[in-house]
Amino acid sequence: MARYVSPPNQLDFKQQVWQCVRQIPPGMVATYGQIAALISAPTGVDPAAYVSFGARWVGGAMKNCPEDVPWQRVINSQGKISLPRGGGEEIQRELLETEGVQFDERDRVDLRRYRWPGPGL
DNA sequence: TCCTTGACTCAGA
DNA sequence: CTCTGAGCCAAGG
Repeated sequence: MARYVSPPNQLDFKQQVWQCVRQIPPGMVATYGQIAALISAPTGVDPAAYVSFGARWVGGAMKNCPEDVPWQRVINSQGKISLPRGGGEEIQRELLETEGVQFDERDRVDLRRYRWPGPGL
């Protein structure tokens, strides 16, 4: 816990992330950058800097996300799972497959098709 | 207080 | 399409 260099809005930021993730329908996936782009930047943070690092903030929020948040539907812009070792990458793949998301032979998801909000929206 | 790492992304080869 | 390197802000030791 560092000093309160940042306002408690940061917590609110996380909640926004979770809420956005909750809006993702089953069988679809979203990227960290997408989530970061959909929500606003916390107070005292440069928009440009937020755009550059927002994705990572989303990742940090996911790390502390409640169980009611389908973090499994959140992946990187490459359409792949970037969970840390032993984090549960297998679990995520299983959950996504259960929802109807198909994986490539390289453990990749076809964002062109499962990306949310999809091109059809 | 300084240094390292991180559930990322973009650009170049 | 895949691999490598650099950049960004914040938290922890």
